[in-house]
Amino acid sequence: MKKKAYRLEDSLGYKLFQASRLMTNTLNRHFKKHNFLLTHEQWQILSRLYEKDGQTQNELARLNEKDEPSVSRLIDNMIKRGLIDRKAHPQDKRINLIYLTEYSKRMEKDYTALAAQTIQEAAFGVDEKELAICLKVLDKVRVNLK
Amino acid sequence: MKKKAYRLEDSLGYKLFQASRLMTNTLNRHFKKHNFLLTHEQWQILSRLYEKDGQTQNELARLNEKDEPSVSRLIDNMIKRGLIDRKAHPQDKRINLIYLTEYSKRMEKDYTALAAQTIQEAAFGVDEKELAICLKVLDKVRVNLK
DNA sequence: AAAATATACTTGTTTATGCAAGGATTCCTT
DNA sequence: AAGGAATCCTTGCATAAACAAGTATATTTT
Repeated sequence: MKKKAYRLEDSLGYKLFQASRLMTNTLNRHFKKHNFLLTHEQWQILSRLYEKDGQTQNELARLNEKDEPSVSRLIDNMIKRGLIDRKAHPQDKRINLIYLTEYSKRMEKDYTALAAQTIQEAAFGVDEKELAICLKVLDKVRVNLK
Repeated sequence: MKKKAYRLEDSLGYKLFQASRLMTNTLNRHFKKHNFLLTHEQWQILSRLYEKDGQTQNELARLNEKDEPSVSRLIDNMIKRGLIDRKAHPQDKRINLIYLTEYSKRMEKDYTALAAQTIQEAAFGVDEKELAICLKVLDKVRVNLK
């Protein structure tokens, strides 16, 4: 079986990259359009806190598959914007606990609706079964490379 | 039909984002491991030039779906690293033409092999038909959001 | 030919990432 | 209890992205 020549634009890597970027850019623009001062990366963090408030930076990094420096600075930015608070752990001074603010709690529904809507836009007209297969392949890619 | 509650980690957006990032990070590490001074973004540019040398920044931006400032600075970096040259268009002084260097021409096979290998790693064990469906869905997402 | 418009590119600013290296605090070992 | 290791986080440095605004050159309009 002869292998096809490599063509960037037909490759899984390129298609993944472009689709992902379009998706995150679209979400960013949606947030902006609604005057929500929020990036998709910040949304990822908030999302984790909506599931469980008061997590450590470490946990947030692991859950979102980022390194700790990234999370550290992401959190700095989110604090500046009044989205979260950083509180020292009462027993262990190494640890910071990250909490939602009243503001970000209030915004949960709006943020979530916009995220869900963006995904619907992206998947518009895609057959349910094919979408499920695509998600399965993406999971497999993640397992393969992790 | 009741809509499922939004869960970040089950969402198309999250899975796309993580799979894409794992893929590009893996490629970056592969380049680094072989002492190839190259990022995946730079590889995207080179890839276009391997198909057709001497393109304008404009074309490269359009082909890679980036904006012009990004490409402008990406190219600055690639020139520093000796991967490409920027030459003024003989007739139209607004236009820069971007050319491969002897070095990057010589490296084409190595770079390409590594990119292809990374994609094979990522797709290891994925059924051919399912992969094709996934690629089709990714194309649809790109069309939907563009 | 001068003015207005369009095109190609660059610069400025903010946000985010990856990796390496550096604190501080806690835990473990002896 | 002291020394070393582990844990959690931050800082430094380089790369890249998005958007807005600016510059230079070419083209079109009047």
